[in-house]
Amino acid sequence: MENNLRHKYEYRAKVFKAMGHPTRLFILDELGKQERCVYELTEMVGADVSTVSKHLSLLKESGLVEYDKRGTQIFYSLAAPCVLNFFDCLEALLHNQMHKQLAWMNG
Amino acid sequence: MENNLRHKYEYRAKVFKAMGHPTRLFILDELGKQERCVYELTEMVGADVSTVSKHLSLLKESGLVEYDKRGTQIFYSLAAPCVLNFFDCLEALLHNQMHKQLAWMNG
DNA sequence: GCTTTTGTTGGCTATTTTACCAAAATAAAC
DNA sequence: GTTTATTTTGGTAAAATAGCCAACAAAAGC
Repeated sequence: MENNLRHKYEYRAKVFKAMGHPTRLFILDELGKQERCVYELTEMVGADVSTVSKHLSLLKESGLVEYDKRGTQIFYSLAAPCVLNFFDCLEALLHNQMHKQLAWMNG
Repeated sequence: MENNLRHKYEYRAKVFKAMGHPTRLFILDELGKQERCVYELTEMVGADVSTVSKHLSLLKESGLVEYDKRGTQIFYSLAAPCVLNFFDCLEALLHNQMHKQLAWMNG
């Protein structure tokens, strides 16, 4: 693979890697509904604040979320709402997999 | 996060994690054009066969690709062509980011 | 049967990721 | 100015990931 192409895919992979964690997917899903501050997300996730903060930092770096500082709180929101379409496609994929598995189980 | 929800997101995350690597993204892109055997992909990627094989194994486990054994060769193909839409969406996202960065640089 | 081609698996090391705690930063409230 | 609430950063240990080599497996050809 040539160098130029490699860079292209590294850049893309960064975004997918950011989505490759249950907690971060949950956060993206929630931010798809409405913006949320770190504290709220922390309560929903049920992990340490520092952990959630780092997850958000990663999402921010990948360009998937944006933030808005208001007072002591920082509100995060979805920068690319199209990621929600990803989820729909994924749902179909998983459904398809399950279907195949059932077919296999039933001979 | 309740247990049921956690499982849902772990399952999803597995797929995104599978896409979170430059080599695997490249492979998915190529399989989007046509099916390929491991040997071909290995040449294109330029890594050890065992490495490519493991990447393919991961993609297979996530449900993104399927395979068909013919003779000594194993041909892999894209199981969920909708992932190609992901790439388009991503392209838009990255473009948007670049735009913002330029705007920032130019004041 | 033996060799060749094509893929997978196991072993190993280096790197990355994750999650928690503690400590520091920042803005508001008193 | 000192506390309070919110968030980020640094440190650290455990777990996961990635890549190569060597060894093994399976099908095809001689």
